[in-house]
Amino acid sequence: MTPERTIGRLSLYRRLLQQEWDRGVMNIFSHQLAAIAGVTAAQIRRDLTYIGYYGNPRLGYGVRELRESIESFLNPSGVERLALVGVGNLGRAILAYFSGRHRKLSIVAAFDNDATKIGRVIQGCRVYGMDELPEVVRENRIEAAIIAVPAPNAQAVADVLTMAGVTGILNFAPASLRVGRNVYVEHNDLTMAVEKVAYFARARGQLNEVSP
Amino acid sequence: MTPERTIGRLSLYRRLLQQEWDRGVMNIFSHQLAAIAGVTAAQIRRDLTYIGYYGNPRLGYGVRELRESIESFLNPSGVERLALVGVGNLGRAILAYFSGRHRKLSIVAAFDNDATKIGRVIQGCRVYGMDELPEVVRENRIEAAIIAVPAPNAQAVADVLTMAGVTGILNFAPASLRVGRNVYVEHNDLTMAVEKVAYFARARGQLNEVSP
DNA sequence: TAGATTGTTAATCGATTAACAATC
DNA sequence: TAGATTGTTAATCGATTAACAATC
Repeated sequence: MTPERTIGRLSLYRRLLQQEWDRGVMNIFSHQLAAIAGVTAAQIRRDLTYIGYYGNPRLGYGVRELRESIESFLNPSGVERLALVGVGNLGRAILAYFSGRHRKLSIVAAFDNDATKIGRVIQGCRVYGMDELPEVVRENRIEAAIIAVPAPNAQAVADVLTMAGVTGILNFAPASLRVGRNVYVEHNDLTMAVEKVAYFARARGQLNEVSP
Repeated sequence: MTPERTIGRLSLYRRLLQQEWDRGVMNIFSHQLAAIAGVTAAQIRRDLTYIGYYGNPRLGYGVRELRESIESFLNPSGVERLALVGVGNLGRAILAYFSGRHRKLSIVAAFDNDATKIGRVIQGCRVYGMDELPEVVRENRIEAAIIAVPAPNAQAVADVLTMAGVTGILNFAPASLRVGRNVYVEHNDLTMAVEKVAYFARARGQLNEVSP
């Protein structure tokens, strides 16, 4: 029912509303939020009606209440327990990023097949061997996982995760994953993103040359 | 003319075609490529007609020629020279990722405002001070940049980059950027991606409970 | 009330999918 | 030729935008 892109934007709104709240803003109009979010005001209003939140024509939206509504819509259970597979450069950067910063998003277990990493605690997160994955995932009721392993290993990791009951995967490996329909996969391919930016950067650059 | 999503998929096709070529595959049908790319065969054919590449009903597509066509479409000049701003955990992971691996995508300069990092060479890439950015960008004819700085600094960095002539930005900071229309911005927001995956993971999980 | 903002409905836009004729 | 694959055209789908009536 709720469009996929709306979910992503809600996450953005939530963070911006937190910022505004910290600045002492108690009410906000859609066009004000639109200005800092970089989307249209109409789109924000539509996104909010999707999740059943309604504003007031005179006051706009209550910042605190709206933020909480979005939060409970995105994450009703309060805390999301995540797994990370692959503790290389990228994996460690991801661990560092989520360490402490996000109370509601927590990487509770990391996995690697490098014996020198297993058993270590990095950024407050314990590193387990891949053979321990099914047990740890089930014990911690982990629903979603982040894959940050080399491309050739990504599919095997996805298979293990799926077998262990994970229903959501954020894939950083430059590889397409085949999973069942009951598993949601989001690809975050660095090379693809860079090539896209490079392509459009060149296009814009040429545009500027022609019509300066 | 070419849809934005097509550009991203072309990048994927190029990589998969390289893999197939390395395996000795010389010709490939759209449905074969579709199977490993995770998209429909019809979509691949449409994407390829967009860039003016045509296959043969009996032979399919020549793997090598198709890969080269995509490559020259995405990157006619051969090498894309990129800048990286922010040499923290994520920045270093990005440097490590592109170091050596991608001949056609090269981070030729990194920037940071931490005096202890300036002047160092990380993963073969020199770290410059932010004040040197305009000069280095112009000298190296850098068109696109990657922002990996804390959110509060992202807008200022984007402004400096834009002033220096950069027309494409890949933004990893959890912040919306305001730039002119002549600059293309791609957001890669880790928190947003994780929340999205968490949301759909939960939705799929519940779906499975209802109809197992 | 007057007026800016709200939610809703209709129109538009873009991309994908389906159906089909063309090709080697 | 026969047949699978191709490129193209028409229909569908989803999301966004524009227009409008409702609200405080």
